[in-house]
Amino acid sequence: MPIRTRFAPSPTGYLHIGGVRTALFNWLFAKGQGGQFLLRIDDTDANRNVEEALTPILDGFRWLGIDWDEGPQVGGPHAPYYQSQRTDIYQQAVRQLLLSGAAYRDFARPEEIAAQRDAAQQAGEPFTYNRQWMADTDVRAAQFEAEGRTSVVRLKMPREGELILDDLVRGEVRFQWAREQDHVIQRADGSCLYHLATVVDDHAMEISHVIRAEEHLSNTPRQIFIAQQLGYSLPRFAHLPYVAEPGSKHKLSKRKLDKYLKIREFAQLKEHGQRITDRLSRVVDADTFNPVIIDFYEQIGFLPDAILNYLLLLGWSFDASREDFTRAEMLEHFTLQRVNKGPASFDVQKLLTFQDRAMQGLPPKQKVAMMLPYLQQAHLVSDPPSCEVGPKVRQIVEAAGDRLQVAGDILDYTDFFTAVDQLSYDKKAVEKRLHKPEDAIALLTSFRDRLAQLDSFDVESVDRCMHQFVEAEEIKIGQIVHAVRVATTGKSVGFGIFDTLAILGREQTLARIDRVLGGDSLLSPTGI
RNA sequence: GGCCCCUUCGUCUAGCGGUCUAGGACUCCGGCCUUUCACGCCGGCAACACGGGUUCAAGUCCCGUAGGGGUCACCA
Repeated sequence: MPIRTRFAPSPTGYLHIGGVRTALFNWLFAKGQGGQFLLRIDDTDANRNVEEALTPILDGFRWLGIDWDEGPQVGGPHAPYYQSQRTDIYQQAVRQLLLSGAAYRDFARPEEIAAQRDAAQQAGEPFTYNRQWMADTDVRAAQFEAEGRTSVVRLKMPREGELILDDLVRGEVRFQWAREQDHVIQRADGSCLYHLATVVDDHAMEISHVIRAEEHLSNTPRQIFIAQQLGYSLPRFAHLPYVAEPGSKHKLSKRKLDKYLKIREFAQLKEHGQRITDRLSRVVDADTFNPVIIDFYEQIGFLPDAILNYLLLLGWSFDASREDFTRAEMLEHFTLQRVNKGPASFDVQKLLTFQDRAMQGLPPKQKVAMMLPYLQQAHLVSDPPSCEVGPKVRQIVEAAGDRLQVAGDILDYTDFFTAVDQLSYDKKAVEKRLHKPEDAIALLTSFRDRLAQLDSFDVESVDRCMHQFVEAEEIKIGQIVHAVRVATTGKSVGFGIFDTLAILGREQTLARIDRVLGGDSLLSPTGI
């Protein structure tokens, strides 16, 4: 029997990390064994803008490279993949359940059920509906209707015996049937509820393994009941531990995005992201531009593989020490047996280290390709870029080394593209490196003359030039490096100084030094 | 509260009865490297929730206790 798994998001408008982790495990499990992974949209709760709310979710999966064999946009033999378009199938299932006596029409008013429930709670007893308004005959139904009542369809759950569930992650889990409620599967208006729909669809779509978050564990008995009563063969179940909030054991929740921003690491990452989108003059949704939402990472230029690798390890492990996995290796090694039982909390810091490693391992050519769009969107580079831009960006990327954590970080180095008179200077840096040292200006002046005589202006030449200068003047290299850096970049931190000058090129380098030597008041009005 | 699940360093985890004076990773703290920043390198702090069993031997098996969490909708 082929392995078929699914992820069934409801259209909420965004895709959060926990959902991605669940989808990833489903995807790995199926695709690693030559099976299929499908996407189904659980929109039984009528939603007007399904498409709009779905876009960020599908885009997120596309970006991550989690592809689906069947589902929205790709279709498949079991279409449609929207529950809102499959209502006829559910109606048929409800009829079958009603006919066999596994379900019944119930005319209780919501407040009547609530009253019984409250009474049981007061008495400290488990609530079991007494089926007082159950219509098991048409005569009864007519009576209730005469009273002006409307009906829903409820499951007629067994009231004795137990269910032994063999969960692929948790092992044997036992439930007493009598504890299960007569859940509603169809509303008064005829629409069907999640539990019914999901069981019917999983069967119709030939899902072999239902891999989902632990919150669904307690829903499983009623779903198994429905499947059994409908004569379906059961899928295997695997309940994953949920992804917990950073620094807490609570489940990561869609409704607490604000709260997560109060965590320091989160705030820092968000700030980092904000800095990038600000430079792009890009307007972001303050509510969902959040490190818990996948879209955040896409916007600022994370590597999908890094995110997947981190998420893989959130609740799963390979052995005592191995943490880095390529996509192919994930597919090869993933098993449900090695999924942990306890919840794992989301740690931004560790995610960042996966990102760092992945970024460091990326060939310069690919980095340039990732970063060019950011420069274009910031209008620093034309689209398409002119021929000298590519090599220049590449020089920057190579000189930056590990400093580029995400693609958007290229915008930290846009000073390489700005005109001489547009460059701004950091006040403290100027004072410390140009004003305070008595010989700074004199050294800068004579070093400038040496630079001007250089035949070629590559890294090696500049390096050699400065070392010769240091030797000739009998100074320490630190006495000239800092002054040159501040004079040419306006800042006290940056790349290696030889890289910096080589990237700027002779013309820019000399022009920038000349501006400083020319007595231009650096600190006003354009200076900072 | 009922039902269900979970419990190894602050965090993610290795450990499937002896090789555990408990290993790795992130964080943190020292140090090295160094023209700044970052990276890198070396070193350090830090955990088997508790109590009973079973066994020659328990982090590893069993039972309790405690703690944490999930779920109890005409949401998904």
